Amino acid sequence: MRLTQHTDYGLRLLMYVALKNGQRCTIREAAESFAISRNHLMKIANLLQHHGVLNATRGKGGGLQLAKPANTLRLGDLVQTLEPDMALAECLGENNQCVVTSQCLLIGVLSDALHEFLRTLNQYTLEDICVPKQSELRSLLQIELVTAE
Amino acid sequence: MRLTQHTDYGLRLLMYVALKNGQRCTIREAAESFAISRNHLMKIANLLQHHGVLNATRGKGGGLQLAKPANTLRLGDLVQTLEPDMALAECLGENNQCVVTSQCLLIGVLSDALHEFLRTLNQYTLEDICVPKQSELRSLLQIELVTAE
DNA sequence: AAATAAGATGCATATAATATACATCTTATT
DNA sequence: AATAAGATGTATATTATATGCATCTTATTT
Repeated sequence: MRLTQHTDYGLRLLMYVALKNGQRCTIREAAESFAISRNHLMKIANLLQHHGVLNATRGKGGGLQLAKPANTLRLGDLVQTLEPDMALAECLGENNQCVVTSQCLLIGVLSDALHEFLRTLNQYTLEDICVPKQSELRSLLQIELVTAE
Repeated sequence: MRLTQHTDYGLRLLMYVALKNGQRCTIREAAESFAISRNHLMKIANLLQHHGVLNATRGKGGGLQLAKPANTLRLGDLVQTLEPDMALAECLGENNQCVVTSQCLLIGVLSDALHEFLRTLNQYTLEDICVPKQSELRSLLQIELVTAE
């Protein structure tokens, strides 16, 4: 049972953007900081854009920003947005062929567990996983905030 | 986020064996009832054998039985036994390369959610998902118990 | 002993999901 | 016009998973 790297990278990107404290950041710079594929991050950024989590602006001086305050972005919701398929087993997805489906009690149990998983994640926001360690994280990611003059 | 079919099939096999009420069953018959790959089920049965969940006996008249009472087999434990990899993300597995690991607060959050997932599953046993609907399930699986004379 | 019926095991292959790369396009700024 | 950013579609690579095949071992029955 794994989340896709897609989801993992998506969360990292959001942490990166959040740590920029409202200053725009480019996908390239985030990809380089995490040493991960820029092309891959591009599609993730795009998906998050379409889901209203990120604002992306093209062109020179463009880049990414959070579309909402970090303390309103709940991790369970973000995982659901990023993850392409949350059907834990055949019986919870499409094209279910299992012969016992109509009477199966496992289905409810799995739904229940998945629900608890997401509920637990939703107890945390993007802010919760960034702010308490923001200076340490910025240092690891080599993020330097431009101070206003 | 999906469990492997391996895990799914493993749980189905255990339900099948449990519904046989202590009577031996062959892997072939379970595979045919669920219309799934016999070879695949073979390996799953073998794994469950090695983990002390199933008893398997070879030779004519052989087959599978539960190694423990169904009400002692908790679903969370079974999923952990069957699933090859429970590392939700790179940071929770081996070969983690993520640069923020040392300070990352997401790791704890993910562990927490995984823990709640398994805790929820462990509130149910194999008995819980078989007994309440046993006659309906036997009928769907074409299991006919041999009555003692 | 031979035949048969079961599981055990190792290897090979197929499939599908995921990740990555590449090329080109669009948008915005300078 | 040049440049710097994201957007998008297609192709390819990689990996995990599932499946199939062949052979071996064990146990029972005849």
